[in-house]
Amino acid sequence: MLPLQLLREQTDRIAQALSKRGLDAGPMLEEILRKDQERRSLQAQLDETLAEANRKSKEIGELFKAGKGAEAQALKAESAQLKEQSKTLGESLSRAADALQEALYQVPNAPHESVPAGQDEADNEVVAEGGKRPDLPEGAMPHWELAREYDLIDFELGVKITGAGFPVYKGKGARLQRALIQFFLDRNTEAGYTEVQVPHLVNADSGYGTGQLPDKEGQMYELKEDPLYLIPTAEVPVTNLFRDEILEASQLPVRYTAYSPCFRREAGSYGAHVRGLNRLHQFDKVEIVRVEHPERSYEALDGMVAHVKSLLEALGLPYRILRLCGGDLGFTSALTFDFEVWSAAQERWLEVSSVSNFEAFQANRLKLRFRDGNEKPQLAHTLNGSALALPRVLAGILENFQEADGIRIPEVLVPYAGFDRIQLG
RNA sequence: AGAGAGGUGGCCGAGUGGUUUAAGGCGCACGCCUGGAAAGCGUGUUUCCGCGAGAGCGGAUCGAGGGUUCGAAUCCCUUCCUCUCUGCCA
Repeated sequence: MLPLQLLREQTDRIAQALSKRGLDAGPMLEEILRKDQERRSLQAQLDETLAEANRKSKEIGELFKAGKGAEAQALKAESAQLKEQSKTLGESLSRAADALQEALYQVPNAPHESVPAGQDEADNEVVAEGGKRPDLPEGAMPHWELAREYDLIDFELGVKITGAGFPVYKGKGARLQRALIQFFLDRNTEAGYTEVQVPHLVNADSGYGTGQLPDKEGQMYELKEDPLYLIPTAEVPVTNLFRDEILEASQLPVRYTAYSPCFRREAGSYGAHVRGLNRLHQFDKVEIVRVEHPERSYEALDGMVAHVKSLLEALGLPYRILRLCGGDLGFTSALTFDFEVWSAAQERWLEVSSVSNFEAFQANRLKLRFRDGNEKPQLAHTLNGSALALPRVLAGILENFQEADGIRIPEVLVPYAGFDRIQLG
C-alpha cells in the first residue's frame, strides 16, 4: 500500500510511474484523494463533537460533586444528544475510512524510475549474463527423465499421497536438495544474514502485511478449521517479524535469511512448461530479507543482486539477470531483478530468484518504522530475494551437468552432499 | 483439552465509575548546577489521526472488538495472548 502522504504530495509522479505498468492511474488516484478528503472532513466533525461531549461530561461530574443534581440532569440531556450525533458521524467516518483503505489496496507499487515500461516478460531487460552453457552429450535428457533414470525424484508417488505438484525426493535427490539448502544458508550467513526459522503457517494479518491479502487469497492454501494460510514464501513470516515495530535507526539494516518450504496453489497452470520441477505446489526455498533505511535501500538491492549472482557462479550454472518491466513487475514491488538459469535440455530459461525492493509499500501495511534520534518515526524500506529457490536450481544442475554416464555435482556442493557424482548402480 | 490467575506507557509498577490531565520509580533527552563529571534540582518523554505556516489545539489509544453510562483502565459480552496446575504428547 502506497503511503497516502506520497499520493497526496506526488500524485502526478505516481501516476506517471504507474503508467509503466500499463495502468491509467489518474482517475484512480483522484478518487482516492477525494475519499481522503471526505474522511478528513468527517474526522474533523467527529473530533469537534466528541470534544464538546467531553467538556459536558466533565461539567456534569463537577456539578454532581457540588451537589447540584438538577443542573446536572439538564446537561445530561444535551450530552445524550451529542452522543447520538457522534455515533452517526463515527459510522460515516469508519465507512469513509474503509472505502479509502479499500481503494488504496487496489493500487500497486509505483515502479522505480529505472523500470522499463512494458507489457510482459518479453519486455524485460537483460542486464547481465554469466556462466557457460554446456555442450550436452548425445541423448541428453530433461531433468524429469534424469530424475527417473537415476531414481532421484518420484512424481507419481507424490500424486498418490497428495496430488500433482508434490514430488517425493529420494536418495541422492533428497540428499542433494538438503545440500543445497545448507550451502545457501551458509553462504547467506557469511554474507551477514542472520538465520531464522519461522512458522510455515501465518494468520491473515501477516498476509495483509506483505501483500498476499486481500485479493490474492486464491494463491495460498488456507486451512479449513483455523484462519491460517500455508506460506507461499518465507518472505511472509520473516518480513512480518517486524510488523508493528518501531526500530532504532542504529538497528538498520536488518538482514535475515530463512529456509522454508513454500506452498502455492498455482491455479490454472498446466502444459509442458510446468512439467517436472518447473512449477510445483510445494517447493523449498532459501530467502533473504532486509529492512533498510530509505536512503540506502537501492544500494542494498544492488548488494543482494551481487550476492545471488555469486551463488549461481559458485554453482557454475549459466544464468542471466533481468530487470523486470512494468507489466511483469509484481504488485508490491518497485524494482525487481529476476535470475534465470539456462535449462540446457529444455532449451529455456528457468526463474530461480527474484530480488525486489518494495520501498515503503510493505512497510506501510506492516507499520514497520524506524526512528532516528528524536525524530518522528518514519516508514522503513523492505527488500527480499530468493537465495535461492531449490527445484529449478536442482533441474539446472541435473540438466547442465549431465554426462554420458552420470551427473557431475558442483564442487562447492560436494562437502555438503557427500558424493561428487550421481550414476547408475 | 479442563480449572484458575493475569494482560496498564521504552521498562517496572499503582490504579473497583468523575481533579487519572494514567500515581510512583527506572531509563532516555534537554537545561541548571560544576573547572569537568557524578550526585542533586528542573523540564520533557506512547503511538495514530484531524486542524494549523508554526507554537500549539483537538480526538482516539490501558491486548483486540463490541456493549452499558452524561462519563469506562475500572462494569458486562466476545475474542486473542501469557502464566500456574491437571490432562495429552514429539
